[in-house]
Amino acid sequence: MGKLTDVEAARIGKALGDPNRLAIYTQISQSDELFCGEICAKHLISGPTVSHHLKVLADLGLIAFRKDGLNVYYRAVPDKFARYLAFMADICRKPGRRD
Amino acid sequence: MGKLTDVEAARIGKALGDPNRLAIYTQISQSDELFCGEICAKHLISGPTVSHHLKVLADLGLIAFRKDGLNVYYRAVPDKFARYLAFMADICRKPGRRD
DNA sequence: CTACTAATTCGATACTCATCTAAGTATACG
DNA sequence: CGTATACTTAGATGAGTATCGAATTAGTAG
Repeated sequence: MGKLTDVEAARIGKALGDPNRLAIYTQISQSDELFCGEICAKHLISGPTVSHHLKVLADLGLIAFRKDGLNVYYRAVPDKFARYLAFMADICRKPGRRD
Repeated sequence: MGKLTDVEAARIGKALGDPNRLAIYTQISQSDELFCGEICAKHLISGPTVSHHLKVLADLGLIAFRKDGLNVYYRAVPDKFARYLAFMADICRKPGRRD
């Protein structure tokens, strides 16, 4: 569970840099588990577009999912997000520091 | 100096979601002041492209600049970045909390 | 004034990507 | 079986943007 690479941090930044995707991630993150329909209901974009955003977030490891019957339940993976925050908090430190 | 809006946070995320722009911001952030030539020298992209990225960062308020003779000196605006971090750190909290 | 240097702006290009509708897949149910 | 529901995938499109070389602006110095 080391530090993120620059490239991975940039990818996460870009993923959360889309307003709809940020809103979706926020919604998932603030709830234990949500199925796709609940997510779609909260946003103005179409179902397929929500699905696309969910795939982007899942591919980056920011969220995970589990299928149950017809529904697909999504939940946040807080560790991945925490590592993004840690990476970002670190970039303003002068190099060579060892704290 | 309130909290960032969702839209502004997304814009910052997107800006720092480009690998070159993230590298440029990191470089500036880890130094007191840098002029354009010093920034260009550290990256593989062309001068105009660096200039473009600097403009994006400056328009968002993530960096500021001062002109002196032929050179333009850039520096980070840590507060803006800190507010981005604070916003992001907050999105995983359940709503309604007042801590 | 002329020549030089630093940086930005302009114009073009190629590529990424958010979005949609339509079609496909999979599970449940009668 | 057939049909309905939940979600994903496919394909198309339009908007945005990272990139470059060329032209431009602005400051310096001979």
